Amino acid sequence: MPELPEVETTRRGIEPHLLDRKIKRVIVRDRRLRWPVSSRLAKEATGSRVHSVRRRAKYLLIGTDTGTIIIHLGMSGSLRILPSSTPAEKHDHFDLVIENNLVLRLRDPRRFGAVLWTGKDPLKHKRLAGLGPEPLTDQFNSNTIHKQASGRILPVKTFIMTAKIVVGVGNIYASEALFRAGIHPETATGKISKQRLGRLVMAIKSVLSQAIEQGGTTLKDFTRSDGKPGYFSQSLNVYGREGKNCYQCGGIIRKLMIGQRSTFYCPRCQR
DNA sequence: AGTGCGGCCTGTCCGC
DNA sequence: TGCGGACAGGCCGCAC
Repeated sequence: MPELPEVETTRRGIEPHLLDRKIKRVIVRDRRLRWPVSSRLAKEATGSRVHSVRRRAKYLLIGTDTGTIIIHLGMSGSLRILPSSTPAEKHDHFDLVIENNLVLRLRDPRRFGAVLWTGKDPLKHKRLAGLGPEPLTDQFNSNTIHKQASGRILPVKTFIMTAKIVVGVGNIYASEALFRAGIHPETATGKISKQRLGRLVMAIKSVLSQAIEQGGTTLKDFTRSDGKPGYFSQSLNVYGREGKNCYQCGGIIRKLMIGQRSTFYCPRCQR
């Protein structure tokens, strides 16, 4: 269940091992991911050199001379850098064998993840073309969000989890950001004042950037990590805390379902 | 167009 | 101890 901070931490972890290295071999053990792994990938990526490791939303973009490998970790995916002699285990579906006898290995038990290939501009790829702004850029701000919120009746939690509005806000950080902003998750989006939407924008930025910062502390262990970034030690204020006391007011944290997703909030701090 | 929801997938946990 | 069912959730795609 990597959210954006975990994906960014992964990007930073793998980048130094991949940059300017040649892809010696592509191993696809199971092509049955979210979408079938294209056979073109191995043909066209083998022998090419990595020139960039970028991120767009929760997609990792490994740019090479001949095209781009687009990786999504889905719910249960993780990437590790390992000695290429390391035996693959169950759920290790995909390898990029690179120079220096290293391998970038994708493990994904639930296979919600994806490995795509494109020879063109990856940002124009079908999966990426329609995405909204990155949350940590100025493109995501109270002006644009206020316009998009106008007249909308859907719960604000669903709104901020919509990729057209802003990318990278998953179920956990959606609850956390709404707590920080003091907004009840079921509030109809169009009924929230511009000022409060501005608070929400800032809350999303701060919760995500703090999580990325915390991820940095685990980064040094990346190559020998167990591949489970987890949810860093960042203290979650509401997520998973149903029935416990709110750190802010002492009230009881509640859980409800919004769009078939569990949602946690403090009824006293969030209105 | 906006909204709501089913489906994909497997490991883990719970109750019987 | 074994087993079935619920749950976790990102994101697509369908139906209204």
